Amino acid sequence: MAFSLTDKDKEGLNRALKGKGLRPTKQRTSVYEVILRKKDHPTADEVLLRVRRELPTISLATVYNCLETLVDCGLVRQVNFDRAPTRFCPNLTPHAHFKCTRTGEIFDLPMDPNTLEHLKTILPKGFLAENFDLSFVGSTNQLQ
Amino acid sequence: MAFSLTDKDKEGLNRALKGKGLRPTKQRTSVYEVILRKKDHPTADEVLLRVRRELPTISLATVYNCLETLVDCGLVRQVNFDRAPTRFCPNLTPHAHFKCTRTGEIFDLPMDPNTLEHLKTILPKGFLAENFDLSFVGSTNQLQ
DNA sequence: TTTATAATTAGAATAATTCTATTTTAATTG
DNA sequence: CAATTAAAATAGAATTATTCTAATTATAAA
Repeated sequence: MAFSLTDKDKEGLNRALKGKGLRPTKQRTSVYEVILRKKDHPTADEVLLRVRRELPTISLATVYNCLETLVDCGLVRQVNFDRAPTRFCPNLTPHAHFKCTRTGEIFDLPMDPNTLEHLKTILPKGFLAENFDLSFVGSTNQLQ
Repeated sequence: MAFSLTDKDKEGLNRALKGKGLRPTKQRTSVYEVILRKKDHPTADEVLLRVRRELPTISLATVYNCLETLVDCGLVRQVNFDRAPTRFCPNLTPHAHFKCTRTGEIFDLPMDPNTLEHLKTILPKGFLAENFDLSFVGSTNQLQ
């Protein structure tokens, strides 16, 4: 086997799935593995390629299903940029995204609790946010 | 004619286009009119329907072209929500978006300069943001 | 006016995502 | 530990969103 989830992550996945009455299948586990292993922001297509190294027969539809399930379970986040396919992100800590127009690279930008609180102040009374997606586009002038 | 741009808006459009060496065509003017007139967040399809009341023969490709041009000119912003077609927004003041999961309605949430400054603090040294897209998803419990 | 170039157009092509019908698998129960 | 049942996976078609292409039309400049 190429890689596998830590016991902690595996348990987290199983608990989250059970909490929703869903089954821990090898496809779901493998998609989650792939997402956790390389902390970038793959599209569904890229996830398919990576998962196929473990499960050569998995279909794109299943990848979409699994990703949707993981998002519903709160284990993965979706990231949107203008006119571009959805990307998926395993980082559950509060953060924003920055896409460099030069390189296409996407960076996670951590947000401290203070900033997060500040952000929430723009919500009017009666607006309850379940999640947010904050994306910057611009350029970076130094290597990260 | 059903409606038209104010002189100020028309002048702004023409100036912006000229600044980029682009021509003020009736299609571009009409798409801009439609976007300014109803301050919601239409998809390209919805823009097509509205513009066709003025220009019955305009094509979807042209609508996409015009919208892209307006975005490039900084007169219109794109708004992204998970797995949903791009929406277009005429509000150029700093603001975020909130999509209500109950009604599907999208609200503009103004951001004061202070909040905007605070947001920028999450950008590391060397990251220059050209624009940002902040979207909340959640529910509203009162009529706006 | 003519000319050169840009923009529009229709429709085809592509890309992203979802749906459908069938098969397989996991969990449950006798 | 079989048989059952319901969920999930699968292939591929369908749909939706967006882009591209090649031909036509319109704009601006000379």
